[in-house]
Amino acid sequence: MTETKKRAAAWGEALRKAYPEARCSLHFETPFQLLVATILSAQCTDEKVNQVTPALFKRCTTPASLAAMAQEDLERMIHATGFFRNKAKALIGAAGMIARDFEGEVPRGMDELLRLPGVARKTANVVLGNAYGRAEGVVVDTHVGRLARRMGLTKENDPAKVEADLMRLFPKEEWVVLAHRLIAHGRAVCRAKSPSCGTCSLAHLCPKVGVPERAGSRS
DNA sequence: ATCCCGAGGG
DNA sequence: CCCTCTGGAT
Repeated sequence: MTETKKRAAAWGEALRKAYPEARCSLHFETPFQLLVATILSAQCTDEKVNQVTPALFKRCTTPASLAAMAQEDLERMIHATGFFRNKAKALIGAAGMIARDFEGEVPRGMDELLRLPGVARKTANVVLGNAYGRAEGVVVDTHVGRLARRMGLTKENDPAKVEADLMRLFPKEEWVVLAHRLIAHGRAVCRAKSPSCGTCSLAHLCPKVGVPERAGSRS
């Protein structure tokens, strides 16, 4: 086992103890609902998403019914989540494509999911891992990327490269829960701006504790 | 690299 | 006023 892989295993174990219950915090009951909620979650808190989705899911029970909505009406319903024009257009486009090309069912594979407007690897990984239980990759959002770098598990900045490193370092069965734990830790402790390194229960593993954010990062 | 975009915190 | 929040498309 490589040195980095050993450190990854140590992080995985520590995260499991610190966040045993970590899971998806978006509210959903079907794969389609999770897809919608995940598209809405871009640059927005999951809590805010959970405030707008109940009314939306009540009005649109199928992809076809969402695709048939007037974009203006949809924009009003999701306004609070930000980026509402882009998101409304993506949702209507994705719902229409699912209705027409996939017989009304959210596709179960990465390649198909990536054809949907507003869906890239992050969103596809969320749906595959959390709705279908068939992860093809690791969810890399702003939290996962930041923590993987701080933890010394990658030096990449490109989310796709971070994902490749994490896939190499962790067994497939841990990919879904790993992302949830990193996100939980990233929100509560290892925040972007002022991480609570002083009270962090994982600090003993961390190469960045006490190291100023930018010092020596460029050579 | 830049744009889309609201809401809440410091 | 600044920044950040489970991104994606151009």
